[in-house]
Amino acid sequence: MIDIRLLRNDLDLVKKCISRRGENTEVLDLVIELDLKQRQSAEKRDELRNEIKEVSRQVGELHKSGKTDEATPLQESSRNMRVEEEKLSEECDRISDEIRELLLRVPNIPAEDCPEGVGVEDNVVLRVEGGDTLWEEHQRIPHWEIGEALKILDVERATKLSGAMFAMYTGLGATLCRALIQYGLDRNADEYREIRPPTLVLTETMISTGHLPKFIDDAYHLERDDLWAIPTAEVPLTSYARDEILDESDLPIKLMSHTSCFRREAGSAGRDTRGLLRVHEFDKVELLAYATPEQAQEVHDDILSRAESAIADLGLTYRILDLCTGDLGNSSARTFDIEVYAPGADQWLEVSSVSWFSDYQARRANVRYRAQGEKGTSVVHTLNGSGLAVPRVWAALVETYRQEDGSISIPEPLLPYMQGVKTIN
RNA sequence: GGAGAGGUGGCUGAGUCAGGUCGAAAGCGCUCCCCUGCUAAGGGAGUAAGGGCUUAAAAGCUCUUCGUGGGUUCAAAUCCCACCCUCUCCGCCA
Repeated sequence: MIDIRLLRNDLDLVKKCISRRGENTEVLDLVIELDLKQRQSAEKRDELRNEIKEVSRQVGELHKSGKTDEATPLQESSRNMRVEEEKLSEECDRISDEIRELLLRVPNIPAEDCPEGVGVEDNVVLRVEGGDTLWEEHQRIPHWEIGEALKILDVERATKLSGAMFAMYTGLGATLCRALIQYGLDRNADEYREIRPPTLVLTETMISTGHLPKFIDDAYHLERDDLWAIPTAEVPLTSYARDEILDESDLPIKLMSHTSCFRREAGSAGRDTRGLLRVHEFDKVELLAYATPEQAQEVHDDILSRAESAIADLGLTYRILDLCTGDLGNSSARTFDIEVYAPGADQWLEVSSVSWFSDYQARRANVRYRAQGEKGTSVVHTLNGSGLAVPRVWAALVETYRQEDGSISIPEPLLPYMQGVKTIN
């Protein structure tokens, strides 16, 4: 959520920032209008409350000194004031709710240095790294074919169990999946504390990251218990410190989680449906940090370099994109995407979005910090990115490491996790 | 799922079953000052968050918050109702 005081102080500036995303800014005018109304009636309401309190005090004293008859008219007038107070109070609450509803749907302000653009085509490719572009014929087999041939991926049975766009890893395919997770966690354990959070969360938890209310169609909801299946560990980790006041000396706080992630993919029906390109449920290692505004840049770099090296060390080809204002996620101020190249599917696959959310999520989640020796609190910044997203890395890896004889050789960093298996055949 | 106990500030914990300067005793912690060769001990002062108004600022005024939401009342941490959560016991269970 953006700071409403920023809106009051400089509406035009906020409008200019939001419209860089190509978003309509009319709501902001409405918010300002409602905000003014709300403050006016709140002021009247508070005055009335003050009077009621004062009268009550007098009534109390009169009763104590036995002058009950003198108290009666005061009680009468207080009753009348209460009727008026309730009216104002109701109006205030109604307007406040309305403002909140609107504000929850306003996206974050992009970082100043975020590249300008209207859509994916305007994202800036910062660099392309890794393997050569001369791919051998035996690497040009898509992973769904490899998976079937080696019996390490069973999409057909997964569909039987759960419907379209679910996957099932089998045998060494499942082992490889587990190896990637462990690899993703272990290499970041030096600084990031491992958390295994719940994967079903309350509505409030989904609101904090920005996944609700705007993107309700993308989330799985368990109606009976009013719980949501998390689309990423970003969701529970962002609420880890919800409503807490952190010590500045404890920041940055770095956390990581391996969880299942659930996505309805409502807007992408029929797109990327083959194999592991886009699935409703997948495993992912997520890195997340709470930081001061001053620390944010450094932490952003840290998460990006960790996400990048995880892919680089596996010997995969990848590129890094600086997302433009038009493609930036709703809650993000700046995002770098890492895309891995899958030679068999012949596609760049997004495997990590490393984002700086400024105070947008933290304001929703009410995560603050107290600076040493200063009074008052400030809103923290949140940052996160995938340390390792299993299906797409699995796919690119299987395709990249397919040998002429159809087997898959396991890259060296994963060997410690493969129980002695060096080749899948 | 059943029975009982309980949810108060950064923490511990009074206040609730006589409703009225109680946003809240006391202790711990923390900050500053004094004392001290250093440390410890000791003495003193301060110390919740959030909103609004006023102000150049310092500061001041005011409202909200004692698990959440309703109700009673001139007045609610305190009385009533519902719900949530925690703990103990029983049941069930990976």
